[in-house]
Amino acid sequence: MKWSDLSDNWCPVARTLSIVGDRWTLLILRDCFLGMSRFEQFIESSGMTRHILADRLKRLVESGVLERKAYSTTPKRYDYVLTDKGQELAPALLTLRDWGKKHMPVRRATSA
Amino acid sequence: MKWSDLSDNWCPVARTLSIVGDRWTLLILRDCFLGMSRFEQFIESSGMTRHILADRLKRLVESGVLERKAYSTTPKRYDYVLTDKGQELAPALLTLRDWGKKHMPVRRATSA
DNA sequence: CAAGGTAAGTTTCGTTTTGGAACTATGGCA
DNA sequence: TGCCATAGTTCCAAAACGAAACTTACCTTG
Repeated sequence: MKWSDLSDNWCPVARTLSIVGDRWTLLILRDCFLGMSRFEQFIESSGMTRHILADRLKRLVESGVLERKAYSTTPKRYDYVLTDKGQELAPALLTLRDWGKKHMPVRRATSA
Repeated sequence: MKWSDLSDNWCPVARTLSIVGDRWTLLILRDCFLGMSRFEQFIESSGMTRHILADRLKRLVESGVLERKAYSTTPKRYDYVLTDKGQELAPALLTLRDWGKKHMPVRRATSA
């Protein structure tokens, strides 16, 4: 089965995961909730590679979770900001955070 | 950056995602919450391939989210059941479900 | 007892996706 | 003119994945 088929699955969890269920995407959204909006910020914060980030941002814009807004015309530069639809993922991030705090104690510090 | 490094990340969301942040894992857990516990059930329900399921189940057991319990000794057969730690992922699944219900309407039915 | 069925994986192989790093484009600034 | 910043894109090798066949171990049915 192809992962992309999940967007029409009968199960609403599966449909949600067709958008945020891959590696990195929820981490980008976490950064958005922390106030970040730019390509280089996401790169620095998450540690993901540049072309994966470019791909994920494109998908998130296509699915209406993020909006790509120009903040400079010359040169062309864009902010990626949460739409209302994206904002409503906050409860999901919060439950994942709470679970991590409770069940995933840190064993050693990391710089990232 | 390696994805596995996230288990020691400063951010609790990232640490949670180091376990459930890949494709398929949350879908397996959804099935667990629906009462499923066996290999063939997960295969039939999710549509994922057998060796990917085997890999995900092993990881989930290693991380203490599922427990592998023998339900037959001859031949050896196992149930995969949620631990307390796994049970506590319910709120996360519910928020993802709610978001899907609200923001991911079904366009056409699928058999899966 | 041989044939077929069930459950739970494992192996193989060809295709995709990913990580890492370098490269490109556009303009600002010294 | 040369260097810096932002936001990507391209290239290649490595890892992950999908599909399907194969394996192991037992059970049932003829």
